[in-house]
Amino acid sequence: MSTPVSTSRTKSRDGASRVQDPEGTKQNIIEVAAQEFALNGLSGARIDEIAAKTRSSKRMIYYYFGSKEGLYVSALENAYRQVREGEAKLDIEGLPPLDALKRLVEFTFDHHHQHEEFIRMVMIENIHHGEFLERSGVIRDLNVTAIGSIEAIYAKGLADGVFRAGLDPLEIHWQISALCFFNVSNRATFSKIFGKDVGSAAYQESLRRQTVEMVLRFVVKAEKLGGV
Amino acid sequence: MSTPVSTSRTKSRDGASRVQDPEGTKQNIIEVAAQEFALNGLSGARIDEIAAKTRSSKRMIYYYFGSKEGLYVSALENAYRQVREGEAKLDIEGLPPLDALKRLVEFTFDHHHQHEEFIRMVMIENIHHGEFLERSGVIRDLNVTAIGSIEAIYAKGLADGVFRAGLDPLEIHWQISALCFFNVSNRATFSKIFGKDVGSAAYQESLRRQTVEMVLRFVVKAEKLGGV
DNA sequence: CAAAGAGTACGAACTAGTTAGTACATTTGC
DNA sequence: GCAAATGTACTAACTAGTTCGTACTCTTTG
Repeated sequence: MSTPVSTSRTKSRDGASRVQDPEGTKQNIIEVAAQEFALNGLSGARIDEIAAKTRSSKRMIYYYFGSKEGLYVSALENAYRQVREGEAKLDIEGLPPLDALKRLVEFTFDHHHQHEEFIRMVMIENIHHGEFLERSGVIRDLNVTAIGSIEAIYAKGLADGVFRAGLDPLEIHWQISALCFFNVSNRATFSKIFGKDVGSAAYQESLRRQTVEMVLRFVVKAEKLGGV
Repeated sequence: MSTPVSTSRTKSRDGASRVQDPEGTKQNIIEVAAQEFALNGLSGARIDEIAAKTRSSKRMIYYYFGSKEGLYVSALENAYRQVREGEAKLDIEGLPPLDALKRLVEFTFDHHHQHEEFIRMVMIENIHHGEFLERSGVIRDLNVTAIGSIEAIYAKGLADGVFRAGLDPLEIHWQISALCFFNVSNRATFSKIFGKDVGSAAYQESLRRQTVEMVLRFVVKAEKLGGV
């Protein structure tokens, strides 16, 4: 805002210095847009406001994204892509199922906690009944990955005899998501209604532990629940 | 919508017919506003649209509520009041703690399910970081009631030796809320990402059962978990 | 190898339509 | 008669989207 980039000179792949930088401009716009949409919603965000916070201009937003909704969809896709890339970092290969599940829940809890902007985008998208997610196309990529690790863990846990039978991996995923998502999405009203800062480090620590425990107690056979 | 009230003639308490009906007008405006805000958000809702769907006019909205935000706060308060009144119908006095908890979870699940408009209002309020809830005042009334029944149930369950010790009633409430709230709030994106209608009667039935089971398994001592 | 041409990237100012809020006059019920 | 309730018509500000013109980069051609 107060740092006028004297020239938007950047290095392209071949090393030639250039003033024009399409990819950089696009990315910059998307990042600013994501922030604004996450903060104010689709109708609440202002194109002029987004443009002002950009290194670029309103003209460029329409040049690259066509419309406000087009920009919103791009920002949404970008948010999902980022989060999915983050999820890929979770490494639970080779862990025994009980530990793997524990790590998965902890990871999801932390991951959601760290990506509030993404959570808010999903909230907003749900307010819009998911219509932009639907018309986007990135969704196709997401469904396989997200549910994959739980399916693997659950199958292994069943085979090892530590998990109880008859559960649906998708429902387990649903439960984990619910607990971790709500923790970020409803923090404001929850804190205000109960007059307690649910977002404080101490309370988050406690909620994290309880969340892990709740999932494990649900999935793991009672007699196998040792030092959880 | 297709039933045009020929005259806005309503009966007041004393039975006299009158054209003017301040309370009725106010309530009618609030109900329409709640619908519109829940559907489109604070910035997405249009005062002219709300006015058009009312039996009254835009003039009256400003006459009674002062501003768009004033109307929003009133609609929000009304939503909370309604839901709280609904919650009062839950009767678990005298039930053994395990059954009481089960009923409480089932009730919360169903209640959230049936009040999508309220859920959406809370989502929107969270997008706004709960600032309107804060500046409202109705909150004070809510905190005591909402957490009260869980506290009572948990204390009784502890005394009876069926619940495990060391849990925080507020956290139990948080978990139940998370599971029941998410079920309504994130149905759109969840369904679209996994290509499955999570809102279908069959799936809801299953989720309801799993939710109850999850909470009970978390709270109840392992050896007391008989035919849950 | 320089000049012309073509397509992409970008900026400033403008426009048409929308939207929250208001001024003023009028009706209604006591 | 009088205060509360209500209808009509307006406005000032905002906002998504556009127009027109320019600069930069790469390619083609003589």
